[in-house]
Amino acid sequence: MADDLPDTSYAILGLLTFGETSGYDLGKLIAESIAHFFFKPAKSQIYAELRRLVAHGYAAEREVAQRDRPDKRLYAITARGRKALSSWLDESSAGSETLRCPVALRVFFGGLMDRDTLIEEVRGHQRAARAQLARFQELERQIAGCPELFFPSLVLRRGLAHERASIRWAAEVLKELERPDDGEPAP
Amino acid sequence: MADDLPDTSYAILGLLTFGETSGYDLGKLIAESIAHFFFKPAKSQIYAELRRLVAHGYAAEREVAQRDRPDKRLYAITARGRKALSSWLDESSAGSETLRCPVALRVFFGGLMDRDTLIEEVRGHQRAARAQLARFQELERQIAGCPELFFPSLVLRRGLAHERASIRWAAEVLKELERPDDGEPAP
DNA sequence: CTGAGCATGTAATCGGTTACATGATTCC
DNA sequence: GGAATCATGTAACCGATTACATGCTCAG
Repeated sequence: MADDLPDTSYAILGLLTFGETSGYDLGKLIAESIAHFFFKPAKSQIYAELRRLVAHGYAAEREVAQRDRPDKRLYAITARGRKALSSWLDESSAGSETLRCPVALRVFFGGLMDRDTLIEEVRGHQRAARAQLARFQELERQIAGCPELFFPSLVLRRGLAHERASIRWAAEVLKELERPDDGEPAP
Repeated sequence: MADDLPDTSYAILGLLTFGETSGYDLGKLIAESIAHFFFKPAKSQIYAELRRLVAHGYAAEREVAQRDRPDKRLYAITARGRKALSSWLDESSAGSETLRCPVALRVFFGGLMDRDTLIEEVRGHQRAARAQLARFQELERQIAGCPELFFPSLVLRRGLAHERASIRWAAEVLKELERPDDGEPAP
């Protein structure tokens, strides 16, 4: 029933259910919501997707003149858009999850690398994961007890779980890499 | 120093360090190794990447006639390829990790969905993660005590950690979704 | 005066997917 | 007879990134 658009389009359409916005503001909203577990499109793509949603009749465009700053275009979801969104939500039995972890690629080829360089890479990964975990925890505090963010908060927990798993994995790897006797067991 | 090719190209170049192979066999090797934590290219892309590696002088192509089955082309990494690979491994400080989780997208918009449909989606996700975990555990048993697979085994642990985190998260979400009093607390 | 924020887009390119095309062998 | 495995690729398309282009306001 729903047109076959990429998930990204429906994600943006879904965000429009939170209210009328501009492409610019959508960019910021995405950066602090679905970017963490799905995808962060370039702004040029956001503008393009919005035009496409309008072309499909899923969103309505409205131009708003502003004094003292550039004019903006506001986008609102239409009735057709709501229908398309909800049939997409029902129909689609999840394309499978994708994890793309460049550090793992280096670890995989770790035998070809300088040991210390590899260790530094893994440490960097761990630092990044810790920082992200801290940001998520801060977010969690902010939205705690905020009933309208019930579903987003469930997704936030996924982020927390993921970062914790990354940190623990990095620790395991570092433990293995830092002892001098790795590779083959003693003869 | 290393040419600016996508990570996928260097991943394939790295796999060539394991020995001369055909595009076809590379496809199978990828499916059971880097596909799990990085990316699984379509076979058409594999063939294209191999041609590109040859064009850059990173791999050498050799055609082999076969009786009773189609001829094949074998690719081997060259000295230039090894140099490029190792400088890529050293230089590049990891483009950041990407997680694309379509189920999370549904949970995020869970308020727009039928509750039971959402629960089924999450259960499906959990089932898939359990199945993947079992496959990884089987793999772990197979490669245990196999010293030349030391680095791959480290990466395998990442997969295990990730699947376990997914399973636990799904359980948390199901717990929240299955009790009738979610959303706002009692007035 | 500089840089950040507001606000929108175009053009070119590239990474990656899908569909199509071919054809032999072997196993059930 | 049909499906799976071996083996390679082309062409078309689409999703996504990058670079480029513009211009005003406000805070430091």
